[in-house]
Amino acid sequence: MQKSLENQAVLWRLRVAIDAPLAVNFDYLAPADTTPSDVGLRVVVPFGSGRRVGLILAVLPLSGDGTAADAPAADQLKPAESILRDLPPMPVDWISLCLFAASYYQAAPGEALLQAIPTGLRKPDPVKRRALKAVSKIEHEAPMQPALTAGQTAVLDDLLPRLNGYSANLLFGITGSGKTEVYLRLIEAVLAQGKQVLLLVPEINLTPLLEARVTQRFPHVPVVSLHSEVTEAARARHFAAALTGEAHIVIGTRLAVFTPMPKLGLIIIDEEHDPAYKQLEGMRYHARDLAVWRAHQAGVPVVLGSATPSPESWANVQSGRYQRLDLPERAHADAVLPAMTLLDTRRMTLDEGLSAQLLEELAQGLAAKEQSLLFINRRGYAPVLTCTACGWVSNCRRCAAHRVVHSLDRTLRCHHCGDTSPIPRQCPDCGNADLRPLGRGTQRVEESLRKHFPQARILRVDRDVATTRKQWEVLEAQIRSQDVDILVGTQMLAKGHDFPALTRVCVVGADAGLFAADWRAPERLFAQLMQVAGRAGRADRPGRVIVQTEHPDHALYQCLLRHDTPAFLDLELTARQQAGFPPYAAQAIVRAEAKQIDNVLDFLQRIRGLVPQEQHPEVFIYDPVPMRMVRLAGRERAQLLLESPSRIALQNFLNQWLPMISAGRGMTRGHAPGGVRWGVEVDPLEC
DNA sequence: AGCACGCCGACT
DNA sequence: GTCGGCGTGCTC
Repeated sequence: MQKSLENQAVLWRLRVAIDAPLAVNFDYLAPADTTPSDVGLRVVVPFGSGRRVGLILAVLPLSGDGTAADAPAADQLKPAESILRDLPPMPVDWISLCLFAASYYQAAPGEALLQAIPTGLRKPDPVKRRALKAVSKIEHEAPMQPALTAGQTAVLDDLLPRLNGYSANLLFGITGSGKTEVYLRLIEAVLAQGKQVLLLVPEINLTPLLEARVTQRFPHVPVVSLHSEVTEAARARHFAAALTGEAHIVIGTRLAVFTPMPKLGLIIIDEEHDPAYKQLEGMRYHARDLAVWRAHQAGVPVVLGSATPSPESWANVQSGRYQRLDLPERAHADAVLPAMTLLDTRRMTLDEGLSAQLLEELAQGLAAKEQSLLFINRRGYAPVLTCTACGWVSNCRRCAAHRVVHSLDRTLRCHHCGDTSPIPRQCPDCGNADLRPLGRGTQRVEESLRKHFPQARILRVDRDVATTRKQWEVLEAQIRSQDVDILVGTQMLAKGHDFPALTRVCVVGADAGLFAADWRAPERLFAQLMQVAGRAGRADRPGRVIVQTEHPDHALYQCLLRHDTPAFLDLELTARQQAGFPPYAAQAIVRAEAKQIDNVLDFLQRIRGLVPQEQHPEVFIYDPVPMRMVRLAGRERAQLLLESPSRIALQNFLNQWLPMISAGRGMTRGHAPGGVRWGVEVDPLEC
């Protein structure tokens, strides 16, 4: 064949990363049009029985010197099919970011590189690709810039002169202190330099507010968004626009930290403490941590904004790695902090979990025609159904959890695996008809409030009534138009927008977060309470926050009373230091599951002994233990926790140990005898 | 991860 | 007699 004779002009081999959990890259004969500057381009290659899109990591001489000893000989290589030239190559710093993520989080290089590329750009035969441009621009006049507060001015005076180099900055400002305005001024300055801005947000579906403010402020600037609600096709277009430099602002959730941006000038991470920045599937990365690494590598500033910073970031301020910038006052001069009250319920008789004082508070709100919010972070009617005669409880068949009573459709539902069935008329074990719901969730509180305040307009907001963004927008409009007197809701309401008429926030059931098995529960509770408290009171009307508790002396509540976030964070860090928890130790965790817990524990015990303890004195491996929720969706789970005072020592150990567990195979995930599936997570948020 | 090959159970 | 279970091994 004439064609293949021509192709013998190939001079190069392509080293290609493939989207598979394999530690190695694959070499191919380069097509005739290959040049050494094709590194970073996508390439269609034959792989196994099929075809894949891979990424060119290196263009090497076909045989000889530069090639690693274990690389296949030239005559063993298959020819690559074609190099895709519809986009510019991925920048080298983008490749470094992905490879760093892969090595740090113990994933395969190909896995990290290709998960960062939208699936639309990973198909060997693209469905007729529309011109990869078209960044939507809404042309309107830029609004007047609001005057800056003294605090905002001070922060900007500090930051603006430092835009041309790396610095990590924790922007610590209470709700309503005007962090967004600071972001906007920084963005403006970076855009003026002709550079791109990456703005990360935790979950865009409930916080489109920030995106709206950015597009409004910069009506003539191409802005692009990247998150799960953006369609596949649009995601590919937006990604391409960032890569070509056409998009000047990229707004996105955690996955957007991997957006290629050749002219990156600034990274902003809003609500940096939010656990949504942690990816929990595939490569389990933390977008905030990667963003800081990326900023460092790119030599640009990173701004981490929060009213309740993560203890990790707080520790980085204390060690001098991050610079702390405070926004101390509320942006509206007349707005005051809400008055916090703790309601000690130890000596009180409660009606459906609600104290008389709390009901009185809601009655006052009604009388004043102001909105109130009752916050209870538990959905459903009651967390469990029990039999009064024999002690039967509504356990899930597939999980180590109770099934929750839902009153609307009269079902028992497992919140972990989704298993649902009608509420039984009588006890499945003894036939007794007296079944009793224990505890309470939003539905039960809503029901009891309707009894107490039959004339009030009560609206419940939780994931059961606001499943989609559309549904939420309808509810939100209802709240804002003041068609609602009392809101009952979960943390869903804590985020969201401003509700101007809302003056009272009542919290019930918060104590559960104080003594939870998860030692990060208190910090999440504190952030949640601060956030929900921030909903109360606006410009002219002062807010009131009432927290029902049986532990009014608890340090967390005492800090909350004083709006003293720094004190709370200092306490948390002291406790962590004493316990030897992160960030004063590095952790990794191996989780495994199978049908039988014994197989899982055996597997973990075996891999634990793979390297004798005396060979890794700096890394301590705990005993394998069943997970807190042993059974999930019919599979039994256990875990192995690894801890080290040194992050490097832990990394070195993992690099030696993981390949031993299953040589040559996938690193992050694997299979073992007995139907065991396992995976590693570095810097776990739950353990 | 896919996917192929490969050797042991209950069904048309 | 076959469809199919998932164990093991490979992908330049």
